Amino acid sequence: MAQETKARIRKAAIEVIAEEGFFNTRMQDIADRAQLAVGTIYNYFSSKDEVLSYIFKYEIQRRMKSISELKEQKLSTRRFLKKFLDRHFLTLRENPNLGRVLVREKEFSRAKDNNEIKENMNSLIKMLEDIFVEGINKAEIKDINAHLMAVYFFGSMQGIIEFALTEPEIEMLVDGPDFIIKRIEHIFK
Amino acid sequence: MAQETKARIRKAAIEVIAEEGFFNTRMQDIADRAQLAVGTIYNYFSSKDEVLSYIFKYEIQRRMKSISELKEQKLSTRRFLKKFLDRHFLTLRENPNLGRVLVREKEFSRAKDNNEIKENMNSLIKMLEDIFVEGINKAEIKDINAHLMAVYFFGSMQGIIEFALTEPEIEMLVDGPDFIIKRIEHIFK
Amino acid sequence: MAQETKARIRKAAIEVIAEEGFFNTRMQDIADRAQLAVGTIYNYFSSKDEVLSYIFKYEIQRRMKSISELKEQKLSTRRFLKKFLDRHFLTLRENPNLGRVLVREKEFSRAKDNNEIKENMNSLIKMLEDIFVEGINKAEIKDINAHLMAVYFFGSMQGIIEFALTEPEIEMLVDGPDFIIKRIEHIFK
Amino acid sequence: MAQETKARIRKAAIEVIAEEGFFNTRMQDIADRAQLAVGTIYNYFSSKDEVLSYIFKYEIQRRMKSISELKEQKLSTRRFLKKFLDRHFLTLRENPNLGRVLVREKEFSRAKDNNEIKENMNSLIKMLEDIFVEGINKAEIKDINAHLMAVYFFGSMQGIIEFALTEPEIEMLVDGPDFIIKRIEHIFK
DNA sequence: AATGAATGAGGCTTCATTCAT
DNA sequence: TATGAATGAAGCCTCATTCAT
Repeated sequence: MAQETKARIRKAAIEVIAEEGFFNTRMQDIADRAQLAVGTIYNYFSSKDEVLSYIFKYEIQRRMKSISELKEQKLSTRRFLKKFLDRHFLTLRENPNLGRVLVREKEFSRAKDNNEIKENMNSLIKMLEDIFVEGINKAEIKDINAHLMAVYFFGSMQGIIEFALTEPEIEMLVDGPDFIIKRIEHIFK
Repeated sequence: MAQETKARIRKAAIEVIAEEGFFNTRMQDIADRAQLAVGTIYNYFSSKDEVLSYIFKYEIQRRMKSISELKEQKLSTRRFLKKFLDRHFLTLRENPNLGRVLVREKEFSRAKDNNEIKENMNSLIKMLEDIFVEGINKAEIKDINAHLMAVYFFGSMQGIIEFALTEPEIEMLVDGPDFIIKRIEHIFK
Repeated sequence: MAQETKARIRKAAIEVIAEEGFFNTRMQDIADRAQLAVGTIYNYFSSKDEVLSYIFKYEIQRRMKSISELKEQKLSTRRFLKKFLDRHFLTLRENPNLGRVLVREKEFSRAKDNNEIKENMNSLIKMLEDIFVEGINKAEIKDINAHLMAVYFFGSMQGIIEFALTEPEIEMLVDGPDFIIKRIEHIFK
Repeated sequence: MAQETKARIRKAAIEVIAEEGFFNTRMQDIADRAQLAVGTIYNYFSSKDEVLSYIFKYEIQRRMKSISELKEQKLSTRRFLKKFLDRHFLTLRENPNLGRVLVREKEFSRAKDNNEIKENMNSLIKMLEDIFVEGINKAEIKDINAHLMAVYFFGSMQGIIEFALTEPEIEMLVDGPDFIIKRIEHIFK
């Protein structure tokens, strides 16, 4: 039924966009991959842009939920960050195509009124900033610029992911979390 | 003369692409900004893709040259990295549009045979890796995974730049170099 | 039962087509207005064109029947024309949407094999021509070109209707019949 | 040069639209008739709708100019109307396709924000109304409802034209002006 | 008899590229 | 060398129609 088809389109789109890039992907390509007619996609999405937006919204919301659960576990800042990285990198290892789309296509159609994706990314960074602020307040980490730290953390994470997803380096995703945590070890008191 | 016109096109392209994104930029837009006719662009570039490639090639080569000069100064690894960051961040502060293009459009037309840009980016990372290897050999820094470190360093740098170039946070580029160096302080012996 | 549904579709179609025009009306719009599923329409009509054809056929036949009744009353030509105008203009005042469809959509799909509507319109003009011929024969009106007169009469009638149905001038339909009759007063002996 | 091409497109569009109707005409058809590429049309018009709008604007402006000239001749109301009809009917006899487009396609895309055509038609009716008002003031014609008279006059004119342009009746355009004038003879004092 | 998700042909429009001036 | 009108392939999207339930 309805939601099945929408999910099928989402998954097909992730695959094709990961392979070809968003701008090089034609609606027909997505339809072919999903084994549907083009018209069917338009029964679920109003435009090509909306397909990509939906992928981001869907995945970021899953991550936000996962983070909320993590927060409820009242972990130390270090363990929280570690678990967050573990989960995120594991998801990407299991679905590298999704990762490719998420890191590569975030800049699409900036010129249009599609700030939704940007906002979703920023909400993730904001969440990281909150974690650092909290860590500082709980005297678990040193008094650093939490905002800059969040951007730095997110950037290094994205950088590794982006590089790792370049096919032959996927194993970098295995070592990533530990490496990152070790790099910021010095901010913990 | 010839080179003047080519440079004018390059600069116009950087401006427009920074504002609209590569895929949303039409050759006509570049021509308008350069106050030239579209046809003229094709006297200097064989295609739209080549305009972007040229921007990357031109800028990366400038950076590589700047790095070569730096290498000849026989600086310590720490001072080398610091100077590299300073120069890079300063350039971007002086020409944020260029930065926007470099960080955002690197993924363009992956599906096509346009690996040139990718190779240029990778040569920068390779260069960083060399620096870390050299630092390890000279016993200036600890024995870490140089490749992963280069990717991490580059990623965090790009992350800050990307975020900083989102208009209202340009000042992040001022604090960036010191922040990054402090973050990796622990790898120095 | 069956005929109820078909009438519901006809009425819904008149409303939507009056508002949006035939070519801007989608089958889905008609279905929505009739509170039915699109598929249901196809149980009663074989195509979108047929829906419009049916509206014309249905209404013109009603008018022809009304005219036949009028003819049986053996009225003078003047009184016949007056009663015909009165009835017609009254119907349109009661259902302006129907009028809008009848005057505006008569030209649709000329290029296709859909002459049915055209024929229906022409049969109305032919009927008017008969009335004028008869009037001449009965020496009630002067010897004019009956065919041209019919076209003229029909055109002026349509013109007023078309203009009147432009929302704010509906009251023109009230004065219309008398005005038209007065205009052709001179043809009566 | 530029204006030549635009005129070529306008003329080709009139022909094809007269034959097929606006909605059944594809941009490709217009391009074929004009012996141009589709893309070329878009160098002169921003959309298909605009092509039709332009035809109306262009022709109505010509008529308005022709009317202004007529007004300067200080003719009696009767002679003015006669000359106006003569000119108009002659133009249509010389270019029946133009007439077909003007009478048939005036209702197109009402649902969109394309009131331009409507306004152009109304300006013609308004002009006629002015003529009648002036005639009343100059005591050349009786005291009738000038607005209704203008609508009536315009409608009957359109009706004859519409019917006449149905191929086999073109000669109706020859008798039209005199017939119409005779019909309204009684309004002159 | 009613439903509405799926279909896919077809139209409008865009825009990189060419080429005659 | 510069120009910009002309080109036409290609993509997005619409919507009448079908058909399994």
